[in-house]
Amino acid sequence: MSKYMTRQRRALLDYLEAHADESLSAAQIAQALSAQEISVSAVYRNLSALEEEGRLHRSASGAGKELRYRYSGAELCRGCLHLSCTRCGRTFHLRRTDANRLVNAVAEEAGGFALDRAETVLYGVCGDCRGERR
Amino acid sequence: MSKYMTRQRRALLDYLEAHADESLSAAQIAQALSAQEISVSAVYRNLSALEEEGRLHRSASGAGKELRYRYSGAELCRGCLHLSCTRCGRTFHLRRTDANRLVNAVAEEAGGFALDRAETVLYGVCGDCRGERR
DNA sequence: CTAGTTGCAAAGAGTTTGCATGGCG
DNA sequence: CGCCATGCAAACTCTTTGCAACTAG
Repeated sequence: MSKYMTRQRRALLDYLEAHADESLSAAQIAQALSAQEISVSAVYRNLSALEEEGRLHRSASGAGKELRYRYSGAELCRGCLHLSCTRCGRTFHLRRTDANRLVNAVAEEAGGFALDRAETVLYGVCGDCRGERR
Repeated sequence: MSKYMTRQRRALLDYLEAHADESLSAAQIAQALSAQEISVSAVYRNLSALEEEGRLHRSASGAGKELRYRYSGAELCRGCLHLSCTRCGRTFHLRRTDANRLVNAVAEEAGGFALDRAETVLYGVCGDCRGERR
């Protein structure tokens, strides 16, 4: 898919790497890269390419209306599940072992349903936000 | 919010009730109601109203790109978690007790993260589809 | 009656695409 | 050099909105 490493692609990858596993909107990404003179189309095209390569996942968070892109970066993140706080927007990780337990529990309780960790995001309110607000 | 019960609203509610807890796209809904002469705007406006009332949740499934609407119908569904098969599209339920166990497990393992059951959808491949394909 | 709703069509927001130019390897 | 990738702007798709006509209560 990706044959050349252009300045634009480099910048995008760097940004995604720095924000691995976070749910970012295209606008957010474009804005962050605006200093580096990257056209919107280049952003979208590269995001699409990455998605086809399976390094990136698209979805839409509960509240927002635009698509969000989540780059699966670190190796240590393979096998874990992602939690997204609907209040502060931060992303948390469920370690592989804990995630495994959860995936197995679901399979057992729902007739062999095989949870897709890459595709699933758990929404809720993180401990910090819960502490602050009540 | 909703003060009058119009023919259009009635038809929409009937349809949603019949497909409670499924992830439907606006197009799908509009199409299903097309026989009953309902304008697209009416569909969207009513869906938005329902969302504000909290009876409906918006999100975007992993694959697709349009928003999907999920009507929380039955009382027996309160407290359960929803599983969506990315292969056949069907929606499954994790019974309240099993869901509780899962929610507690997450809270324990992720520093008090309070999973929002209404907002979260677990994606994966259901037992039936797994059986068929390998 | 009269305020909430509808339908239509036009406006918006976000994403995709065609085509000529530019730049990586 | 050749081919892939970029930029720009126009095209598209999905959703929202303004406004006059309509209708449930």
